[in-house]
Amino acid sequence: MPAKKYHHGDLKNALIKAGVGILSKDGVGGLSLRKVAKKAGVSHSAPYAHFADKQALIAAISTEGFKHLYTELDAAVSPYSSDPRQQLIEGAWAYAQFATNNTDTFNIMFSGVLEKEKDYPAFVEISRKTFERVVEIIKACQDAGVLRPSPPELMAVSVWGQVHGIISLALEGQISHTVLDRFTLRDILLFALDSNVGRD
Amino acid sequence: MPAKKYHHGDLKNALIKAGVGILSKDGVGGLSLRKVAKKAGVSHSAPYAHFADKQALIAAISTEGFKHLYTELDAAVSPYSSDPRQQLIEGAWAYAQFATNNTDTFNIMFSGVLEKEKDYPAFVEISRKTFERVVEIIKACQDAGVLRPSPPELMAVSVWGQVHGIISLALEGQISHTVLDRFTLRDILLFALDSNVGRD
DNA sequence: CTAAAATCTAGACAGTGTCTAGTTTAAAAT
DNA sequence: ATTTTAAACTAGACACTGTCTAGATTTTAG
Repeated sequence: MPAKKYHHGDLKNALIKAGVGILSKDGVGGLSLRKVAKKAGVSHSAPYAHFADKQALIAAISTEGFKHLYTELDAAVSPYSSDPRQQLIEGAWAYAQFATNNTDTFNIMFSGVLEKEKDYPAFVEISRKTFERVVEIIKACQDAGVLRPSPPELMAVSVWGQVHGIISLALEGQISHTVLDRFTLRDILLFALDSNVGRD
Repeated sequence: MPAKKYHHGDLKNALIKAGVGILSKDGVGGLSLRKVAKKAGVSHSAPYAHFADKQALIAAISTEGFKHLYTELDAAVSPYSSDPRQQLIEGAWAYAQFATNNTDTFNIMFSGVLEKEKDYPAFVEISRKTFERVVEIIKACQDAGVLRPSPPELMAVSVWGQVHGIISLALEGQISHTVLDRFTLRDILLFALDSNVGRD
């Protein structure tokens, strides 16, 4: 058992970790700097040595969330390097899984909670990188004739937007029961992707 | 100039209106019951005569937002009753316009700020009605052969999800500059809808 | 006209983000 | 090795928040 030291040693990461914990327990509205500090075992003003303000901590949590998302997305897609259509499907499904397993992190990443994303270079970088990974998948699909020719970034926004939108609506409880009673979220995503992929 | 009366007369609506004002000035994070009360010219605890808590006011604002959205959507679509494809396009565009002109209201409606939507029947009702309006458009498109045959509600979720997702990502600043430099939001939406509508 | 209900005010409480001043420790400079 | 400096942390304060209570005022019902 390590005796309590005045200096934590790795408080910054501990705060991010504590933040994720509070977030998934109490939701976005229940996330407070003071709770995070308490959970990390430091005084209520200690976080200010590592984060300029609450937004900065939120940015760090969001950045971590994006890294997590990127990892899961990449892991889901990589096994199908010879089957672009399956990459699309499994990528979308990984996205959905991440969102449903980390609802509040997903919310913090995409729901306007972080107010000035541009101010946080690490956040910008990982979200750029994630988008580029999507573009790669799209390009592979286009090369294989699975998606129609077009500027790949444009197609990426179109397809990503669709997947993102459907999942967001699902999390928000906005998908009608007349649909949810008959189709799973995976069914819905497959149907949606088919619209882009073309009819068989 | 009407002398100040002890009873406001229509405080409930005044609070909702004040709330919308604060929301569009200070954003979701800047919305507080006390500010709203002050703006409406009543004491800080007066709102509790009309709303159980802050969430209830947020629900009312969201409900008002949905009514607004429904009106704009319907108005944009109605003129094209003989051209389902145009209904789709103008409906999507009206949705985009609403979102960009009322960013924070849109956020409150769709970004998990309202935590228990189910508890607010008026909110559930207007969002159901809005979805049904979308389904109508989809049906018209399917009858005209503009959209492929399928359960219309499923197609509605797919198309609505796409439009909603693209707009959400745009508001969130998540659409890459490599895309935004070359395409307007309308271009992107048209491209996305084309994926569903079929190729010409 | 009176009783009850609805509407509003004022005060209090715990919790919040953030600031300042000071304390402890680690790192750097001599 | 010792001193200086900077980093990490604590404690206290402030204004602001949501919400509760008790009481005042006005409207509505019986």
